[in-house]
Amino acid sequence: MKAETFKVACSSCNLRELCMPVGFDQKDMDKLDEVVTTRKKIKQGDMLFENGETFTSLYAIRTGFFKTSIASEDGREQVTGFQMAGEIIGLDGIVNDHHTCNAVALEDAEVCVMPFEHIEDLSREFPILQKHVHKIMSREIVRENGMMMLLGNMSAEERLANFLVNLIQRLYARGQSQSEFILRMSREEIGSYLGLKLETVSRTFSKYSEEGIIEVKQRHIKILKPDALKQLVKSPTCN
Amino acid sequence: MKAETFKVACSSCNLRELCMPVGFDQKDMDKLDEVVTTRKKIKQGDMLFENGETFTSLYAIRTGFFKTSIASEDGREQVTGFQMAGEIIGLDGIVNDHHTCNAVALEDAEVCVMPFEHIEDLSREFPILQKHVHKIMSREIVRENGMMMLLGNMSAEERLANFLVNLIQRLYARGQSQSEFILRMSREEIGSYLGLKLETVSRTFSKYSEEGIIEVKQRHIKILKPDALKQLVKSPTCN
DNA sequence: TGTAATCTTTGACGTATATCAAAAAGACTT
DNA sequence: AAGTCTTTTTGATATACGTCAAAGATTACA
Repeated sequence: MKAETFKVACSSCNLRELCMPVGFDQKDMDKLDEVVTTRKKIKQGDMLFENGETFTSLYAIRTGFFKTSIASEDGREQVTGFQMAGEIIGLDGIVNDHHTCNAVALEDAEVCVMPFEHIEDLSREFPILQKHVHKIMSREIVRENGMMMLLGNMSAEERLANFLVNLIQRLYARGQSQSEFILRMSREEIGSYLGLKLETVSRTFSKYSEEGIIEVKQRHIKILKPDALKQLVKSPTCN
Repeated sequence: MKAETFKVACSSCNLRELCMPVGFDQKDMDKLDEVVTTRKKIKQGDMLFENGETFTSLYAIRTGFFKTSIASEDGREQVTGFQMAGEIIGLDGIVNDHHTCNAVALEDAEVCVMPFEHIEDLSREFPILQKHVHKIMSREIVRENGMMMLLGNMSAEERLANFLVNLIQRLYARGQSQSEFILRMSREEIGSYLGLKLETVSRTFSKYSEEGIIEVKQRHIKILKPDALKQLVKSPTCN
């Protein structure tokens, strides 16, 4: 066994309700622990998987923060998502047995490795797990539909408000403050995700700041008027 | 049984290799016919399902052409996809048991109704079907990743070239001409899909036309220089 | 067959965001 | 603590695309 991997159990994980289905009895739970074979630590800046790599596993994030991105032929990068504890990454690899995006840790992270073969075997046995896998994939499809709306129809101000509201909701669901947090990504990465240039992201932050909606100190953000921010989100916030 | 529905079999469908997994023997095939309970005809302009509607089934398109779209609170429409024969729609509904987008027939169409409960039951029994369902969902995720690249990073010219190349590839896979086809959607719908206004779509068509890359007569498109078009697609074309 | 309604094209002009550039603020290194 | 490197902010200017408007085409309808 490699140094950075070791055996673990979902049944005793405090993130269980975020990444695993609910409604299992203890007997099933023991079996379900087999989904996760190992854990793996990823240092900030390192890749969990990259474009072209053979697909074997999905990953449940235990700690840390990731970005996923794709690159065009001529090198332009598009960030396709930011993922945090309890979320699943790697779904892109299923269709062609190869990953089509890169997953980079934006802070030191730990993930649960779930070989997809195991998931498929077990979800034939447990309808509840099968349903769960389907919902996770469908949720990602719906999220990306929302991103198409954002990228196709929304102004820079709406995009950034959307982004912030989405972020605080997800952090809140993980027991963190609704009003204060630290951005794990650069202005450039936010811009790439939102289809904007980093200068526009910075300017929009400044504008919100002048309007007293948020307080910005580099990557430290404080939400002063959450309602004003939600007001700016005219579109159903994408998960 | 309603007038527009009737019993059918996948095993004798000429679109089988487009929407069903390959590698079945005859015995399995008979069982698999149960996936599709009925067919349903949808008139041009009618909805197959709409936002908010309870999710029960996926639909395999037998004939015709669809668009899917979502709407923001203030009424802006974002077309999220155009779907043709052999493609599956309705995946958005799985996560919350309700559809989150609208599916409208852009020409008279016929779909195979596949109750999702059946699909789940059968895919526990047939690993090959299970894998197929996973791949379909993953493919949609990868396609939408590509759309994020298009909407976030590409110019109007690149977007339209991408759109046309994608369209001819899919039509070609269905035995149609690679060089000539009729658009089933309006300039406005193309624009909505590509994050552009209809005037920009029209102007970009005119520009390609002046450059001798395509010939445009309303919705009739002839590709004169396919290579020039592909040259404009600097990004891996999204499915 | 004529008339309305819709869709598409084209032109003139406006604007949101990109680009270029430079300074300021932090973050890492030795 | 000084110096280098990276990130962020802010300003000045450019531009791709949007907006508004009107004229042609095409289709629907009566």
